[in-house]
Amino acid sequence: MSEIKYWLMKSEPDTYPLEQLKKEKKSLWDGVRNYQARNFMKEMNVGDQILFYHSNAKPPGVVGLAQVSKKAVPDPTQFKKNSKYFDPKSTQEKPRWECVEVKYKKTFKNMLSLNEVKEMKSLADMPLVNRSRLSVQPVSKKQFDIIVKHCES
DNA sequence: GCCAACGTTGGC
DNA sequence: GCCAACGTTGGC
Repeated sequence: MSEIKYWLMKSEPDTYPLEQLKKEKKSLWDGVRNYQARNFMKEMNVGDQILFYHSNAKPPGVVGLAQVSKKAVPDPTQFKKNSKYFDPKSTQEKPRWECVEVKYKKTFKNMLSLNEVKEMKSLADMPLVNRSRLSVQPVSKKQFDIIVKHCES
């Protein structure tokens, strides 16, 4: 099988905070409507590690860990007419959007704010810093380890 | 709430 | 295939 990969996924605390994933244990990561983000989710395998990031928060930053619990499946919200994620151009035969299921792992003792990420040279080339609008992005093992170490010590 | 950056849509 | 118009993201 393939190696474990590392990712960062964003969520707004007003919409879906980490605490809610903790309560629900698992959740479909639905509602992503960006092709690049979708393509990354299609690359994910069960067991891949996820940095959970709170965007539009005060302050924004990495707050915890999740992990992929199911490979990508068609996002059910794209077919629901009354959903804000409904996509009229998507069909059951040819769904446009997919999403993975993620499982709660932990909430960090110390979050790592975006400010701190920007200050750390070793994290300077993260998409988070220079591709700020990408909501699902790959993270190198090195970066992942640096962040986890910072947040747990 | 503002606005810069960026992605998508649709007319041509 | 270009590009203007428009919509969204997300930091501040």
